[in-house]
Amino acid sequence: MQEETRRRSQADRRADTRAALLTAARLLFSENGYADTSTPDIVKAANVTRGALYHHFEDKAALLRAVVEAEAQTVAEDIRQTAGAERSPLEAFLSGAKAYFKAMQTPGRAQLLLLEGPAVLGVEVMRDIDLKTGGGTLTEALRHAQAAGLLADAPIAPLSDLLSAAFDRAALAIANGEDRETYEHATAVLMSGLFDPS
Amino acid sequence: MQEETRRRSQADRRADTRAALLTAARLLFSENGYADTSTPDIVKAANVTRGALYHHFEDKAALLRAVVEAEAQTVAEDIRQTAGAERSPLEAFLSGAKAYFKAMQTPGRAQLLLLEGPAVLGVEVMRDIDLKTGGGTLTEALRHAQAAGLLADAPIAPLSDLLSAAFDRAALAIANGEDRETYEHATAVLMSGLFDPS
DNA sequence: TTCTTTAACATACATACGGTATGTATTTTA
DNA sequence: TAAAATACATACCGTATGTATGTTAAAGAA
Repeated sequence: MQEETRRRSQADRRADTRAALLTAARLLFSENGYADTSTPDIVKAANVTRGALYHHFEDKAALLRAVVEAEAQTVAEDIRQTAGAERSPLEAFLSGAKAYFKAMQTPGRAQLLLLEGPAVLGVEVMRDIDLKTGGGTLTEALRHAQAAGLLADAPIAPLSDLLSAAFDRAALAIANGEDRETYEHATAVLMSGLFDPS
Repeated sequence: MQEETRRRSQADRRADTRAALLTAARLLFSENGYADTSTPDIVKAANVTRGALYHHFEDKAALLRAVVEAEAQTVAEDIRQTAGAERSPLEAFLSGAKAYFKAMQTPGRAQLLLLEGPAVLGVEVMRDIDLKTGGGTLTEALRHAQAAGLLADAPIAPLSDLLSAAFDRAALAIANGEDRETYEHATAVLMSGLFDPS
């Protein structure tokens, strides 16, 4: 009777420990924050050693980055799935915002993507991640609306920046227990002003 | 011939070392970030010992909090000084925003108030500090405008939250070298939509 | 099949940091 | 002038991160 743990491929072994590390890190980082989570804590939860962690990731920050990238990837996919054929650009925006808010309600997600990530990795790295995963969806949509003459005549890039900041704040507020419809409404008011054909 | 450092009052001595610590910490925290600034670094720059630091502040975070509170105080005063009698609520808003952006251009200030502070102290603590220093200026102004029937009929609190997020992002972008007028314009577009009498 | 190499860890170690406990000199108060 | 309080200074402890080295098992070469 052989031990069943024998003869596992290196690739499988590697994938397993890596997944265990990511899962444990995701939980601890989001619950206790990056600074208050030690690498001993993480490896204990993942049932591996610190040697394994530093074999897979250059340092603690690289582990957070991997967690954040996975999370951003999931958010992007969630939103893409919700994308339907909307009537007006404004409706498309509001439905996109709602999808974003919903996706960000997954426990720990707002904490990781909106607080720990920017704080530890920096806003530049977070922007790179957003571009890789989301692909600048918001900017694209704005450009589309403006081309249709439905949006105030202003530079897209900074406007997109400001709006995404507002969306992030709304998502965070909702994730922290604030009333969802209230913030969705406020978002709608803010957006509809922009799309007003005045 | 007596040493000139003798016979200094305790209050003077206390104020001096406290000021030295705050100055050194402000510089290092804003330049290298909270996590990458050690207490040995700080006391070296301030020419005091770690004993002095822990005599004046409960821990490293309390030192950051003191730095951030002083900074927020200065910003609030700067903005109050710029407050003139504007014609319309919208103009008052835009002039207030410009004053805010200008005040946030002091080197290191955006880093401290918009990045390190929220990351280390948490958003709740930062909100408390804002209320103590700024006094909820934005919310007040919104309420005033709405009472005058000039603002879309929406709950003030969440709208104020979203707008302040957008303002913060603009201030940060400008502080990081983005073009000032571009972001001021984008801010104006966003605001004017809200104030549109549609 | 066997030998060699390499990948995936595991262990041990060096360094540094944050916070506390304790000691000391100077000022203030009684 | 003696006692007490203040403002530090020094010493120390536990823990963290990252690295260097050792070990085991899988994969490729002979």
